Amino acid sequence: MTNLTQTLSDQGVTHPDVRRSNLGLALRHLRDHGPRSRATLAADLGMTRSTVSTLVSELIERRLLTDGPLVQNAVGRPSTAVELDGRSVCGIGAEINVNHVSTMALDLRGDVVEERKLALDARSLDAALVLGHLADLVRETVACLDERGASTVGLTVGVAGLYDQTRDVLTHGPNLGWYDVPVGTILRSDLGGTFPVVVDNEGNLAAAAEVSPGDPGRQDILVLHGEIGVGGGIVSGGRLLRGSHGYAGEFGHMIVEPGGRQCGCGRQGCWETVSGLRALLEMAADPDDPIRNPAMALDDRLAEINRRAHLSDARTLQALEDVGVWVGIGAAILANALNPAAIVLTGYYAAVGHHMRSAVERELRAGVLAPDSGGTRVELSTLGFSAAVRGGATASLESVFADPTQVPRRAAVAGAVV
Amino acid sequence: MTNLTQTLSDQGVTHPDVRRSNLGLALRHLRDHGPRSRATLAADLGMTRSTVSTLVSELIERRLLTDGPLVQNAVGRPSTAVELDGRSVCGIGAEINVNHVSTMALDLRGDVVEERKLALDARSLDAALVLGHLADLVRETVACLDERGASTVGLTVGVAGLYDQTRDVLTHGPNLGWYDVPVGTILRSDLGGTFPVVVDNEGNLAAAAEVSPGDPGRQDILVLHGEIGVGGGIVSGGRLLRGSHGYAGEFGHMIVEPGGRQCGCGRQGCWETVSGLRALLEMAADPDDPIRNPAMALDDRLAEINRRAHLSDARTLQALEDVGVWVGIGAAILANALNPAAIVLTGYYAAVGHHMRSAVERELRAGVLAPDSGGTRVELSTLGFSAAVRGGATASLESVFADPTQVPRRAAVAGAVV
DNA sequence: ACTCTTTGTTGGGGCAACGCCCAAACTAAG
DNA sequence: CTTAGTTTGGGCGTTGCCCCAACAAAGAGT
Repeated sequence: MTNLTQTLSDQGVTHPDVRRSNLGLALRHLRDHGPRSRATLAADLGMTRSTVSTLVSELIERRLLTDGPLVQNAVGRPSTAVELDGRSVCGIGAEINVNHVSTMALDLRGDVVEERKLALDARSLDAALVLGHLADLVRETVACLDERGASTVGLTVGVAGLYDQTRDVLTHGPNLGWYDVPVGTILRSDLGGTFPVVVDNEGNLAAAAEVSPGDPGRQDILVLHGEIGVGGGIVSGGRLLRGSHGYAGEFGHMIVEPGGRQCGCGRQGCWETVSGLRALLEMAADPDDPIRNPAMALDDRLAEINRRAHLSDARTLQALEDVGVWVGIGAAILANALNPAAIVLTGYYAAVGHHMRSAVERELRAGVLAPDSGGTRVELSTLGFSAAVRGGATASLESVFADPTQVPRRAAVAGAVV
Repeated sequence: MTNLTQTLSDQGVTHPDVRRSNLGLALRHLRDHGPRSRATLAADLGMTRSTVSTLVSELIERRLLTDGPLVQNAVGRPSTAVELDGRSVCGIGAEINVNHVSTMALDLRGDVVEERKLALDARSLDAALVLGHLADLVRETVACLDERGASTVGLTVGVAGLYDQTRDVLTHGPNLGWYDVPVGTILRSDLGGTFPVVVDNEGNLAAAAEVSPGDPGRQDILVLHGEIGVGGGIVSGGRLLRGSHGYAGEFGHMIVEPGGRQCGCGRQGCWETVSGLRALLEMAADPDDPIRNPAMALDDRLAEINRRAHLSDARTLQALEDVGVWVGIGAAILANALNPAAIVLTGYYAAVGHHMRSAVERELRAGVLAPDSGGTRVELSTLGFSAAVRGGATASLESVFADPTQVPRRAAVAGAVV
């Protein structure tokens, strides 16, 4: 039996919905399992070849698929592989951080088409001005996509702070110095409403980027994102857990050491006071050490730490060990609650993770109730600091995979002249 | 647009699926919003009256609905309310605990039809024997339901321990002294396979019981279940979060006080060492106090604690305060990670919760990043210690609401003679 | 050249929702 | 008491979309 919806939507299912669902199913299957012929697609999905033929031809009309190369099998008529059309639609992700705004456009296949970044100091500028700069970047990106003949299906923006998705307002953005800013509303009015604009927490989007659709080992994961603060996201059954207001994933302010160090949030013993980048730097270097100079770029600091660790500098290794222990302690708390298949370390954790990993794994084993049978893997992200924008772009594209009919039908263009 | 499935099921949607989905939708709507006429049902679901008529008549043939009383409206023809038929199908929930096995049968409306309980000492008996006793209870319940003309649609069993749902094995049951026991397989072969048998963690089922279907304020909740150990469950978007192996919700072994008290699991500083029932009893009473005598029944101990608290006994109040503080600290950790709309206290927390609540709320406010905007309510469960069996029975019934066609069609019985 | 195998398309049939119509049942007037 | 007005619930034909069966297309092997 095919498992139909248990969503909250309390509307009846009609025939167009069946079509939508099956179009999306075929599209997602090709994304998750790669190009293949109509016949194998039909076999995979348990549908007839005729049905798949009509689905594929509709998706081609909507320019989401293209006929690929002819594949010679051992016997029988050769098959024409169908594959995702990367050139027609793109999703845009964006990020608003203390020292920059940036955008990234991904095509249907997940390949980067465009990337833009503007350095600025969000603290010294008005929120409206910063959002104006971001809107400029987005407009440039959209124009660039138009030139290539690609249409934009959506924009998803990650902000550093607590974003209330029920009210569409950034309620607390201490790093940016923004409070109660209706980011979504402002951007929508600024951009003119030609495509949907969604705003979410940065850590949540970074977590979404780590989900490999179709990989069963990546459906229940916990993403820990380390910078000065520590955040992340929870993915359960392939879906991001947002919580009732969208505030889920604020791991940095779990109190792991009652009465411990003073945190910037005003409390004591928050996890990020012992596992954030500041804790590492203070343990690893004296105050006059260049890596503690705020002027030094983040990438350079981390490269320097890796260099020292590689040279077996005792103090650096000890600092990484100590932070790793705390990361593992916090990870174990969350693993007991969530039982993820993997914990993915991103942000600065990914950069210096090779030297922290064993400590994290040790503490995780020590702190999890059933380490042998519930075994949680520790993995390092390869996405780097662009995880949030990538996750945003992926999220924008997700709506197309859920409902391909939102992309307009066009006459099949036979060899368009460029 | 109606939101169709994004489930992992990678099979195509066919017409019978549409029917299944709409039958389930109508059935759930009547469960969640109460009896109503076909016409209002059609209006609510955005379907035509004729469609709803056929859906309802099919559900009546399957004996899931019945025509209710005629309702006189202000004008026009009076409507016949349709309502859930409580007499035809029942789901059974069961529980395996240290000192008892028990069952509960619920009808479609969620009303208790049958309840059985057998006291035993699981530690001193062989697992197969205990499961045999449980199977007896289940058989008795089924026979009793048969007599009433109700059929059993499923059995869901909660066990105290880590139940690996991917392998269908209870891997760790320290309280029961059970390790690697294939509970599901044993029960299925014992019961003969006339209905599906599912096994899950006790805390997860108790959490499932707290979800009020249709209540938007109960879709993202965190359930904390206190006994000697502390467990619970996470409900996100109305669905239970199970994690990759089904081990999610083991909150009791989160380490909240590194280097703290020794726990039965071998580690130090586990949350249940400071928030479990043992911690409360040890703080509230001397070793020779009757409430610390293991022979005393749990309910009686809690009643005595409530009595003393009501008389303003200083030591009792202080103990409740201290435990409440620790419950709040742990709750805050989880609330930062999960951002639930409500935290529901069950088990012994619910019994003595009136005297702990203010401490819990205070610490929760103190430990959550944005208490004002993300406001998490603290609620006391009213289900008592039967939450797990009730949740099991509810889970068994859930399959009917998801796919009503699994219940066989019968000829419409006109006024059956009893 | 002929058969065998696999692919992709075409036409007919059936299921299920939709739209429209009508009998039924009751209220509110005249 | 009759008549108009309103709402309910079911029957009939239409439409959308998937399934089944048959068939043309395109090679590989003999």
